[in-house]
Amino acid sequence: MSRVKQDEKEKSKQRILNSAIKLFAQKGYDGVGIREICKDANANICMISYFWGGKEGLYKGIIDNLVEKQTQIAKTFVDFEIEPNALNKNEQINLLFKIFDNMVDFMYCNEFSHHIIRVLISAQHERRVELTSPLLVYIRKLIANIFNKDINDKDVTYKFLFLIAQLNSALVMPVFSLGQLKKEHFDKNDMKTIKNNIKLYLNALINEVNKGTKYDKIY
Amino acid sequence: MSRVKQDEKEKSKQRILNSAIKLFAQKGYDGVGIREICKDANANICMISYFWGGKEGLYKGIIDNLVEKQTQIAKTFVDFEIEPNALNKNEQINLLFKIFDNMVDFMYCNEFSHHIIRVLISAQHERRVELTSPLLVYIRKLIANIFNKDINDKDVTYKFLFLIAQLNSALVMPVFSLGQLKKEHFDKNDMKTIKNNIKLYLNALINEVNKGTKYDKIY
DNA sequence: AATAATAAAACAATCGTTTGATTAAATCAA
DNA sequence: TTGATTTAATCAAACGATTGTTTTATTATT
Repeated sequence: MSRVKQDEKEKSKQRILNSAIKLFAQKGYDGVGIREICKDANANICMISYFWGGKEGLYKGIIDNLVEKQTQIAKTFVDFEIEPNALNKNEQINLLFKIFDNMVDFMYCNEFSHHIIRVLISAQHERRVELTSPLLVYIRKLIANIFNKDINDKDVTYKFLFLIAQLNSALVMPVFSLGQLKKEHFDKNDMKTIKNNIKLYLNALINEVNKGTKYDKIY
Repeated sequence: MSRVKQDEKEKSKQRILNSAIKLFAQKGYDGVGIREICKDANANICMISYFWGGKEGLYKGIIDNLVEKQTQIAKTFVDFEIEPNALNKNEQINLLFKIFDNMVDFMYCNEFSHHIIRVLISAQHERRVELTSPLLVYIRKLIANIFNKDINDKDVTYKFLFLIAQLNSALVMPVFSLGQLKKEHFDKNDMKTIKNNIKLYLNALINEVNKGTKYDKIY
């Protein structure tokens, strides 16, 4: 077991990963070459084939890693084993919002992860990977239960995507450059606003659909 | 003035445009080569340089054309010369929704325009073109007026992007392939749902912000 | 005969990948 | 502990394929 070498290997592997995440996020998969990635990471281009078997393997590795991270975080407050219909409606609604609350946090857990997520949820042409996130599946189940629909119901898809779209608006914001808007990152106050907007929309949605029925306000 | 030749030229130019719009939408700018485009259009690769001076020129031409189209449509019911503050609040709110109502329609006016718009509003790495759509600028002005903010206020940006995100959810939908969701296009009923969601959100937003003040429900 | 649209071929540059050489650390015999 | 050998990480260079663009030739209309 070589220790020093192993460490060096891990270090340069991590450097490439960081550069790749950054550049894929900025320019898209086809927009970056492995030479640019390795130059940014101060590594030799052969290392990508050496570590991941190629450019595509590197990309898949990054996505898988992000989905896995998100799933692990979600597991600290969601039990995927418990089906949503085992919870009462108020619990379902609160859990749904808690998940989105957490997703906003996750998107900004590092400088570039939200770019990758943005690509994942919005860009068809980047879908080189099959996205089977347990968390996203669970969100669909929750929505189906809250609004008394079948999980395959088109309306569930609508509501799901509308909520995802709220996240997307947060993602879009830092990269949107319409006139006055600068490409700066957000502070905690901005995240609070995003969350409030999601909460507002969810409340409006729930009140609209369950007219007459009385539920607690979420949170 | 050659007539037959001129016509042939215009025909093949249009064929390339159609193929380019379709393929750029599907695979992104860097994801398609001009050979693929021209093969799909049944044209020679040199024609792209001949017509647009190159691949980038072709792309810019497509975007400009879409923005121009959208602006023309908007002009039929928005007078860009009239500043939003010349309208009363109810008129402002109704105009804002009417614009979004119309944008939903526009996104589905042809098979692929919504892909391009999606790219425009969400993908940073596709921003090869400066997006200065008069309509988008006018929407910002309207929001600023409705919520009594300066146009440069960050909150205006938030609300603007949240509304754009509603559109984005509509764009995301056909290309989202999470399990049960098929990649089919929407019918008129789906568009109605999108519009209702936007209306719902706008109402919730306006009510939330203008608590105590009484405004007509939009539409 | 002149002109303009299209086709085929060649252009240099870049793509992702692989090869063989080099370096340095780990291992083991002495 | 020392010195030789093995092993693994990294390097520069070259691979063939593909990129967008340009050039030259051909076709058909004016």
